[in-house]
Amino acid sequence: MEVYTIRDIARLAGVSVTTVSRVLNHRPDVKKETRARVEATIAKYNFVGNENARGLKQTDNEVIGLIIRGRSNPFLNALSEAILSRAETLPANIVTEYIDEKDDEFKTAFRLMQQRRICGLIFVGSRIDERVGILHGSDVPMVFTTVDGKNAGLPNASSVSIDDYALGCRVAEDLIACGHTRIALLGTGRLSGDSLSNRLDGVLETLKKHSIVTDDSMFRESRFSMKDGYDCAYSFFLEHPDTTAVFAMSDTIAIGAIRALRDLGKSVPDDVSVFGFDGIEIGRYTLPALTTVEQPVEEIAGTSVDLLKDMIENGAAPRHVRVNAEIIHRESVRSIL
Amino acid sequence: MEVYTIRDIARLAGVSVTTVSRVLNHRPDVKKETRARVEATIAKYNFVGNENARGLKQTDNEVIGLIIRGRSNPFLNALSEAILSRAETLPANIVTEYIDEKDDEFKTAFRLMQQRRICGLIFVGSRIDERVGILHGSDVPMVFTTVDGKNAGLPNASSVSIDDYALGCRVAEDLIACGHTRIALLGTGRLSGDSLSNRLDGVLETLKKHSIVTDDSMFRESRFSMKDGYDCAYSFFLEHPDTTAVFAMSDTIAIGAIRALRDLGKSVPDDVSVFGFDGIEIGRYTLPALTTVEQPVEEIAGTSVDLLKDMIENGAAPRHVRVNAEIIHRESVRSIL
DNA sequence: CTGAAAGCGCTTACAG
DNA sequence: CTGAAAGCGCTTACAG
Repeated sequence: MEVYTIRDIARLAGVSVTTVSRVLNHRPDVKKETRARVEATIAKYNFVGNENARGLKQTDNEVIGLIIRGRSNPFLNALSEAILSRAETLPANIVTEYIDEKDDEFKTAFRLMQQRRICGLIFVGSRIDERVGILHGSDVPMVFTTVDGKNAGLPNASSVSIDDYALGCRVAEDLIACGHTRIALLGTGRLSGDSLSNRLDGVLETLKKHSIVTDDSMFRESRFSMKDGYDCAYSFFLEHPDTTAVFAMSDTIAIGAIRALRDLGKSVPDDVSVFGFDGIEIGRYTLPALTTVEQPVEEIAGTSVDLLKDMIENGAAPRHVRVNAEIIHRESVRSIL
Repeated sequence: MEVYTIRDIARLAGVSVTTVSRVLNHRPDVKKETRARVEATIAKYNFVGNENARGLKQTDNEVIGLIIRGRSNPFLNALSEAILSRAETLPANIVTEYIDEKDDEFKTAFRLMQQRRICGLIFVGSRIDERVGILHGSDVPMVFTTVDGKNAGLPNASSVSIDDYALGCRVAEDLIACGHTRIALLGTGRLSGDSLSNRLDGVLETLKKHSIVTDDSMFRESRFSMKDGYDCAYSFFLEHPDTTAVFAMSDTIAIGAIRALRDLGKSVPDDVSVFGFDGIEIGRYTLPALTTVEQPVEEIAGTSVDLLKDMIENGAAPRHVRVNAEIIHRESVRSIL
């Protein structure tokens, strides 16, 4: 398979390399007939420009980095997919970096900025903490999804997120309204002041407000996976068999927990209610279907891409956008009143 | 944030650009002290080479393309993840292209070959058919995963796959041994002679061998998603309520089907048995847990990477490797004898 | 063991 | 509307 260069095309079309480049980049200043001839040649030889050479050009490089932390997380997968699909309208190329939950997304961002001349960056599954320091001094526009980047200290970072604290409150209100007072908390969020800990704080403070004391023993640190949800729920219910509800900080944890309960001879929701979070697709199909908080994936994706586009193309100031999430009542939570 | 070039580093370390390049590429011919000095400078300024410039170099370019067709497919996601993780040992960079199930992976491959100078290619979720023609004449080593590439007509393509036909037979034997004779077939595979149609053929011919007539009405074309599995199963059971078993050609279809059956007032496996395929993680956690064919994801990934590496580095001839898959008996299938 | 120079395939002022 | 030339940041013969 012959790989043609712009020079080949120029020769074959009987024009200069400059002219081919102009056609390739849809510049207006090419005579109609010339353009047609060049386009025909490009089509004939299936010519596709070398991106490496293109990326080496002086000025603006139209590559956007998408860094996804948490490979096998269905929620982040769905979000990434939506972002990718929204980003198709952009003139830029997207470079996707999938990294493990234990990897440092900011180091990856740093590397990406140097490796390719990136004009924008989107983070999926990032947790903002002191590690972000490595990006100080960068002027590449970026947007954080599902976390509030207001306090990241990055003057060129936007963010799109739900109000995790408020949603945490609403979940707790819901569970309390159903008569639950012994509620297990499965997830993570004890540490920093990010969206995950806000989510947990919302739950915790609401319980407190209703005089439901929840000590540390009701919280189990769980990674956001089915396996961890299973393990945590299993060991938790061995110790606290009289618990009537679980707040799983992700749907994956919820799915693992439901299976663990079944293996312990308990039925959901008859014996125990399980409240999920995120609203991943599978939650509609499981038995029982998941009661959960549905993050507006399409809206987060669309807003993120728009924000980034606006920053890149118009030099817009970063913004921190809040979007609405809905509680979806399905089958995994019931009232015990 | 300053972005340094190799020239900056050369100047700062008091050596030539050539020497920095040598250090960067771990060439042996650099004096120990010089190397140390250059390395220190690189570390000090967090220098990372520009990949675009690197990719533009004359000879071998160490970039491998990974083309994944079928974005939200959990099985392909797991496989891709495993490949990515195995590929970390390689000196090459990986460029991942996620494309939709309706997109043409071979056009993507073609573009990738031109865009970046790729030295190898791995396909995930590809179906080999006449579209592969666009790659004729390419001499880039490639490997197909989960499909048998023997008949692709590509002299530089390896493949790693299970014996779909044999597994299809075993699934059918299993179902028949459980007393099922009215078996719905949900999936795809009527057309070409690829792994999916082999899978279906295995089932079909085994049924025939046992004198179980299965006409077209028992087959429903379903995309490999929970939603399609749901819709197909729902409409199917409305028409054929006396069916006692389903062979879902993927676990996602199985999960959708189980939910559809529930919504029709049928229980799995009490009323209907559902046999899945692929062995995705969630199948362990669903209620009922999925009886399925488990594809050896790690082995497929490892073998694929090894094969590609061997072709790239040693010019090894392509091979078509068959790996073993296991039937996992869990809860979704029961004997009705 | 080290460096000067050519060149990878593009884009972009600059000149016409 | 078109083209010749410089240059992006690397690597790689080549020379020493």
